[in-house]
Parts: sequence; structure tokens; C-alpha cells
Amino acid sequence: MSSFLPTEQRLAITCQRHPAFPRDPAVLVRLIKHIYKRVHDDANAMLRPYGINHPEYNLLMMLYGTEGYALHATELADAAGEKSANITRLTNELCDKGLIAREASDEDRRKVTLVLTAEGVALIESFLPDVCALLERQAGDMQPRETAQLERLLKKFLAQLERE
Amino acid sequence: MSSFLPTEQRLAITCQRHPAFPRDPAVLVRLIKHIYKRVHDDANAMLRPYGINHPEYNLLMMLYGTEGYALHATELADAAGEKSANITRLTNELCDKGLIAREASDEDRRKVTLVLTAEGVALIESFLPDVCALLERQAGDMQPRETAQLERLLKKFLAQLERE
DNA sequence: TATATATATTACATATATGTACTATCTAGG
DNA sequence: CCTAGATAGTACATATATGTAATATATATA
Repeated sequence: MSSFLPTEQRLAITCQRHPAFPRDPAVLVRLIKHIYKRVHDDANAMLRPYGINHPEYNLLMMLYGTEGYALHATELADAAGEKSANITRLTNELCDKGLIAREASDEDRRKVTLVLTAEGVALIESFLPDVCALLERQAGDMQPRETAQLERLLKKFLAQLERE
Repeated sequence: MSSFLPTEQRLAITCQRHPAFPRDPAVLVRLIKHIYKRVHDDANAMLRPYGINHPEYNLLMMLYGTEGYALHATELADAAGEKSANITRLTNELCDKGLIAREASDEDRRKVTLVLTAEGVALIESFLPDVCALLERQAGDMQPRETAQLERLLKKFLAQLERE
């Protein structure tokens, strides 16, 4: 049985008490929250043996997914969905671990270029099999059609949120 | 244009570099993360004038959605999707603000009952119109059929995650 | 050139979240 | 009863995230 049932029941009572309460959007927001927490926790547990956490993993993978393994700090913040103040702290840690390096930018001397080191690439390639296994386990027996539909609907929902 | 495009492009490059990388589950997980951050930030901004933040709001609403406005700490943690260590801190703050009260439980003296005060209920009913407006804005022009389908697919996804 | 405005990054204070260990209480089996 | 093991809640240390302000550089315009 899903952990979500109690939450859903409480939203139903809320609707009784306050009939204007829009049940469906509220359920979606709650589901997103539950799913996010679970995904986040699972990823952290899987990554711990490799000495990094979920946000650090996200940064590494955004660099790994870029030609040249390099991004400016602001680009990295946008790509990973982190606030820029967070990027400084996280990239400091990754530098200390020797996984990325900071380089001054020639084109615009305000900018800092963050680039994966050889050790960074090697670490990523060492944990990728575990990451793939986790992602496949998380998708479980969702059918490709369902996955595609879920992706489409989530994109539409995100577009709504950003429309404001 | 969506903020998600750069992320999606980087996942595509990752798939080129590591063909076993399961693109679709990865996209879903990223979308969830982006949506969650946005929802969380919007809710915090809306709630600030009322002197509470998103997690505190969640706790208050779980109590509001329960007969008798009361739950034990563990029930509240499950309903709100918070770790139990967090519940102590958050409920301390809500007690300090006079919005909830702690009561010893007769049935099991290990348990603590958390119950909304009259001020707590009054605060909830004062911000509910703003909450409803925000939720409706977030759902935007999603059709009821799409919303229902998204709910169904998210529930299936959550069930997968919890199946392990 | 000089000045105003915008952008990129960071430092630091503060806010928020989690893990671990501890206390008190309960339950079950001898 | 009594003890062993389970459960509820919390305190405290630590980890993680954010807001604000400060610094340096770039760009536009008079």
C-alpha cells in the first residue's frame, strides 16, 4: 500500500472543510514532494560509497553532459537547478576532492570556468553502472508509453509553473 | 521557452558518452526535481507574510485535514513526508508561535499528540484563499483529463519507488 | 575618457535538514 | 512479575541550503 494514502485522505477532509480548496492541484504538488524526497534519499544512499551526495552528483553529471566537460558557474547553476550561492560551496568541495578544477575565463574575466578533471571523469564512469541500475529500478515496470506520457505531462506542468 | 531544455540536452550528450544510460527515467527524475524546487519556492514566497514557511504549512494542513485537528508525531511525520527528527524542530517552532499545542497521550505515554490551537485554525483559514489562488494558478490551463492522468502516472511512479 | 548600470562570483550570517545516540515507555515470552 | 527487545520522541552535533551584501569586471553612453 502506498505511503500516499494518508496524505490523500487528509486533503479530502480539507476539501470538506473548505470547499473552494482545489483538490487536484494540491494532490499533484504533494505527489511531487513525496516522489522527490524518495528519489533524493535513494540517490544519496547509492552515492555515499563514492564519497559524494546527490547535489554534487548533479553538478558532475551536468559537466559530463557538456562538450569539453566545462561550464561557467552561472550555466552550471541553471543546469543543475541550484541557486548561485550554493554553487560556490558545492564546487569548492568538488575542487577539494580533485574532481573539478577552476579556470579563469579569457573571453570574460568576470567568469570562472569549471571543468572536470581526469579523476572526475574516472569517478563518474565508475559509478555510472550503479546509477543506471538505480534509474532502471526506479522506472520499474512503467511502460514506455506511460513514461513518455508522464514526461509530456510533467513538462506541461513545469511550463505552467514558469509561465507566471 | 522552458528552463528544462539545457538539462535535457546534457542528458542527451550523456547518453552518447555512455550508451547504457537510461535516458527516460533520468529525464523524469530531473523534471521532478525542477518542479519541486519551483513549487517549494513559490509556496515559501506566498506564505512569508503569514510568518510560516512551506514545511510548517504542510504540518498545519495535515492537522487541519484530520478529524479533531490532532495527530501523533509519527503520524504527522508520515503524512507530511518529513523525517521524525525534523518534526521535533518544526513543531517546536509552531508551538512557540502558538499555532499548535503538545499534549501527552493517555493510551500510550510514549506518544505525543499535536493539536491545532484556535489561533492555528484561524491562521489557516486566513491564508487558505491565497493558497487556493496559488494552486489554481499552478495548475493553469491543464485540462481535467490531463490532471487526472498525471495523478495516475505519478502514483504509479511513486508505487514503483516504494516497491523496493 | 568618465560615469552609470549590469553581470559574475564569492563571503558570511542565517535558516533548514539529517544522522546518531539517548531516554522513556510499551509488549511479549519466560 | 521480570527481562529482552521493540517503539516514540527528542537533543545535539553536523550537514546542507539560502539571502544579502560586497567585490571585481564588463558594457553602454555621454
